[in-house]
Amino acid sequence: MELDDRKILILNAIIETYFETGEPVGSRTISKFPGVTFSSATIRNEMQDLEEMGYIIQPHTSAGRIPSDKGYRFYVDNMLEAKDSEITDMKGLLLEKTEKLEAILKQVVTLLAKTTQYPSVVSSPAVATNRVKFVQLSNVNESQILCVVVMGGNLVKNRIIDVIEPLSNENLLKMNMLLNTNLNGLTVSDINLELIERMRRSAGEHEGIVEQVLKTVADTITEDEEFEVYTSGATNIFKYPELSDNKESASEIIETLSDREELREFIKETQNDEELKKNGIRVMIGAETPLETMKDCSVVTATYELSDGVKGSIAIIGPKRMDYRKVVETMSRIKNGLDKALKKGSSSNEE
Amino acid sequence: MELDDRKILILNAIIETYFETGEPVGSRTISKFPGVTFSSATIRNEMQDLEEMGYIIQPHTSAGRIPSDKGYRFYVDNMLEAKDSEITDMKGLLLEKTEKLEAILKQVVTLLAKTTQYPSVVSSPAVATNRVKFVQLSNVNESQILCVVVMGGNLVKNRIIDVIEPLSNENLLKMNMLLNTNLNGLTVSDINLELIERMRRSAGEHEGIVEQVLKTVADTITEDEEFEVYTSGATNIFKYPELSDNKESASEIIETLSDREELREFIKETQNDEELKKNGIRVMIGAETPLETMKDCSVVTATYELSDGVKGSIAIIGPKRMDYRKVVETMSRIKNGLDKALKKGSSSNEE
DNA sequence: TATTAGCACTCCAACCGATTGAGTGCTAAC
DNA sequence: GTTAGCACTCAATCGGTTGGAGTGCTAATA
Repeated sequence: MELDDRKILILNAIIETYFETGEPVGSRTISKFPGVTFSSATIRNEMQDLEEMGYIIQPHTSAGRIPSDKGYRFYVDNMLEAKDSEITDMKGLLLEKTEKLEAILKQVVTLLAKTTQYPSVVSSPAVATNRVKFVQLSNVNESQILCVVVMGGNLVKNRIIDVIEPLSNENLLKMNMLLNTNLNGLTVSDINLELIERMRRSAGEHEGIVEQVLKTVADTITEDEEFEVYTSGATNIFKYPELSDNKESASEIIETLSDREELREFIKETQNDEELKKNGIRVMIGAETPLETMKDCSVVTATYELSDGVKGSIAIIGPKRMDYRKVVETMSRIKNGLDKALKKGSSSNEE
Repeated sequence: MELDDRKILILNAIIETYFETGEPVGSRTISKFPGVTFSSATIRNEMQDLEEMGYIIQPHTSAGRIPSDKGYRFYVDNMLEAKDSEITDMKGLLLEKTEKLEAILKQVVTLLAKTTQYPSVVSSPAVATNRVKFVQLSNVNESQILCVVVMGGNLVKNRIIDVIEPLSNENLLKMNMLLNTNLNGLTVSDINLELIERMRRSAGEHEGIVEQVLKTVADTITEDEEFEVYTSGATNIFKYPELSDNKESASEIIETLSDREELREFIKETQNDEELKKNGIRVMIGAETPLETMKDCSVVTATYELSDGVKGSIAIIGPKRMDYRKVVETMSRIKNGLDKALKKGSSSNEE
């Protein structure tokens, strides 16, 4: 059987009504829809077909119908096609370029949650492919050396090294030369034990302390290559009874939303999606979601780009009857806004 | 009327039973308590007295009794007196001294939430009174200068300054001298416009760029003097029906627990408490709590100390029928553990 | 005088059955 | 092919009933 125009009309009517009410939709309700000229009986027949085809579900014998995952998928795909071009610029978001990336992202995630009324997640860009730009050691006092590393995108990392014997200023200068010559332009993944051993050998003298410092520098650079995750509006799920009536699942969702580790996993997983790469935006419905916790939710993700192709993510979690149109629109705006803001004014200090 | 021994026994029995069940407690239940030799009728009479005195409440005519805020207060005060001395050391918490303060605190807050099964909050120490230890500017490239500031407690702040004209190495050296001579040992609140103006004048030449750099340095030091707040286990409130049955209030509590700004306010407010200063631990019940959201909760707070008297907070939020004994014990342990860990090994890098 | 047993009373919570109403599927007529 | 009409289903709701937990009071007891 094929989806003719009438079936599509009815399916859309069911889905949209269900978005508003969250209740199963009956044939009589549909028959009152603008554009519907045929009777409820006809609709009932069509509904039987639609159910057989898997687009809608009847929760129990004498109830109305609700959309199945397949139904949502159909709706979203159609919508994406229609809307794709209309994506406009994010006007409302005031990005002061001098601000830290962290502050911007916090602002963005709050804005997103407020606008859409769904829980929102934003990640800072992953920096595994980031390159070392500048390294510097300085003596803070006799027993402490400060190590600062500037990475691409002006990400600054630092650490204080406690040393037993002080390092003379000449030796400090030498070390700085050595470090910058050897490490400049390398990525996090380029830095390994062999390289450190080589540097240690070429430093020659004052063995013990050099080794300690070198190790710490390497450690500083490689540490924390994980991106940060920001969330906002987790409690918005209480607005949707189908997600929050059951305490168990409500608590699980909120738990997931406040578990940074889990969210990081989640973002990593979604970032490698081929559809996401194509469109820049991806909608996942129910079981398509990578997390078990979210099997009753839909997730919309997008990526934004930092200057050097390093990507960060934006995501929204909501009920399956999410206002996909609005969400996709809002996300597109924010994505574009972020793309622009970050590609231009990259003079900001991250972390 | 006075609280004689028997009344105290009954009151404690009611409170402890209510802790377990969360249901109003009747006279018959109490009569089966170990140590209770008198009948339920006698207990009923005593309960009438206790109610008159304001220690317990009857939710409706034919129900058992639940403790009032005054009842909890009595219980907690008695308990604190008895327990105060037994405070032991935190053994379970493995603090590797080299770890960052941030990591430690995250570990602590998780541990606290897991052990107590209540939502937990931990704040990093406030640094408003912190002193500048070391300042350094370095040329990253022609258009960027890196500014790093080390504060007391080895807190490192940094920023990248975009400049139009490059700063020569000699001038950079001069600036570094100037900065360290003038700023060393000052607190965040000591740094004001007048001081900057003075420094600018004593720098003399290359006006424009000096002013920009000086301002940014001052900005870097004074920024972000706010402490950070970590939370864990917010969803534990779902374990206590009296807090989570009402969606409205459940959502409000979780909202509060994920609103950093609000938590900061909350911590600031509680840190100045005179009882807290005396005992190092404070229990707030119901209306005693500073936040409206938590009027149905109890809050236990403690402070831990960094080397220089700078204080951070630990807090637990739970139902009024909280296991105060266990919570106070756990908090004491963790407080002590933190005090020790941070006073000794302050070689860690914060932020 | 303090304690206790006993009893009448209250009130909530749970249960039950009847009712309602939304919605269906089917059939026969258009 | 469409529709009107009807019998049927089922969840939700409502009011009445019941049971039990718990009280307060009183009268008897130590």
